[in-house]
Amino acid sequence: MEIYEAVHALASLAHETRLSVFRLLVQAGPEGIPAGQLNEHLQVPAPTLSFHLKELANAGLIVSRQEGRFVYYRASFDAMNALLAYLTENCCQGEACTSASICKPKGKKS
Amino acid sequence: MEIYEAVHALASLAHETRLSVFRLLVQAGPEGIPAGQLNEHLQVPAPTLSFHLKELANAGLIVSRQEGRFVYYRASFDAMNALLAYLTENCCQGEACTSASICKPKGKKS
DNA sequence: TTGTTATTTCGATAATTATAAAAATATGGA
DNA sequence: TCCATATTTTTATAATTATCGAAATAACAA
Repeated sequence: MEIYEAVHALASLAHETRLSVFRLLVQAGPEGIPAGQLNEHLQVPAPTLSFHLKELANAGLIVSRQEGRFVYYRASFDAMNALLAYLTENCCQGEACTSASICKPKGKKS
Repeated sequence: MEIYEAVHALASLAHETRLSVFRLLVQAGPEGIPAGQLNEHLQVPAPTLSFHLKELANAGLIVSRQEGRFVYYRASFDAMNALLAYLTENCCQGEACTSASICKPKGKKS
């Protein structure tokens, strides 16, 4: 992973609304959640949420798919794991450190 | 962990210079590195680096200690692990997910 | 079609964050 | 004490990012 990607990913998470979205999606699993349903959880106007979803998607942390009139968003577990691994890379020169977490959802591909 | 702390921590990492500093410190282990030595690794003026170190320290991700004329900085592994855990909390409703990484340096307390 | 719902884009403004020169502080050595 | 080194604070400016109303697009249903 390049540092630019990591900075991009971190910046996309460094906002209360976006972090909330991401955590909701992490907890929702591979099915994802439609934008409108995310909107119900979060007290922001639709255009603001849309802006933030775009930020997360640009950073690669979430992925969207259209389904009829709904746009489903899901977390990219691959991107998340890559980021966590990058942060802990060569921790303490490898001494006495367990490796980075790996979240492997059972269902569809992450 | 509160969302405000997490956002603060993520924001402090979401910058090329700061992320580089953090990774250097993660790899350096519990001893830490003096500010001047960090400065040699990174192409930024001292005041700029100082500004960024303060940001990381404010967010709790790094800790400083004075030693003579030098100020040593080290990564807070506790803070890092708390952040990683927060990001992966209840991943996929707990199904088929391994837990968050834990970096436990052998030496001094993290 | 026409209407309704879901979501995004545009655009103007507000708020936040970064940069680095200059000055200040702090430590230890001569 | 005086000086050199290490680091931080101050300050002004520049750059980036966030907000949300209004308008636009897209999908489906009647």
